[in-house]
Amino acid sequence: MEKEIYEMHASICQIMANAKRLEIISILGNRELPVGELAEKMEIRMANLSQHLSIMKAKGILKSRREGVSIYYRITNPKVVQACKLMRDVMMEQIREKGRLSMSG
Amino acid sequence: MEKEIYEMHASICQIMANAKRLEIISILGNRELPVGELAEKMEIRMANLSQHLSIMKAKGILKSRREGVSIYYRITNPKVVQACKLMRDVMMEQIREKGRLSMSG
DNA sequence: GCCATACTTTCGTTATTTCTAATATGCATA
DNA sequence: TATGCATATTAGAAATAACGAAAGTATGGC
Repeated sequence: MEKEIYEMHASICQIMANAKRLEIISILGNRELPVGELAEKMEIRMANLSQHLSIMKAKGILKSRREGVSIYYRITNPKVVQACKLMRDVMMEQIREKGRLSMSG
Repeated sequence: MEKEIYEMHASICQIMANAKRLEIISILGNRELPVGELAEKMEIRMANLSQHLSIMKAKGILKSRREGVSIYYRITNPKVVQACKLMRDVMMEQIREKGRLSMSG
């Protein structure tokens, strides 16, 4: 029971464990974009992008909407963006801390 | 450059992509515990726990302190705990949403 | 120095993830 | 219904992660 929760939790967090998916989250922010535009901004193969989008959609992180021939994606829950930002803060603080240490050492 | 940042970001977030590591973060919270106590609470083999702790320490998520024969671990930056909580919220909201949908359908 | 305790490291195996290339689908228009 | 564009899916190869078992290291007490 307890363990299952952690498994589900990890399964969602896995979204954040890939650079391209973080880039998708960062680019989307609170707007929606069609796949082609995302692919262009990211300089990534469409098939690969499509795979990531499908994973993220399957986990409920993204939602999509068709408009004619193109499909628009957006982030379902803004808390995901917040979580990513927090982790980026952690990373940035680490970088700063390392810089400070190498200055003094 | 841009891409490298995303890679580093992903590398840190990877910590959250595993159930046992989330459990470690959740159990530690803002206190420190020796490895043995963690292993006991988690019902996990010590070697395996040690492997996870070492990964987390290498990424700067945990710090350790030796006191005699035992080694105490603690979370370096409370923002990591916050990020995990946010993602758990996301998960919980999904569960609630799914329940609501299956009620009405 | 020797032993027990607490923890870590290494190694080999298995499982998972990520990517590319190729093929398939869905919609719009002629 | 044939064609073209936007996107999705599948298959298979390569890279990475997770685990258990066994051996290794550090500390404290005798």
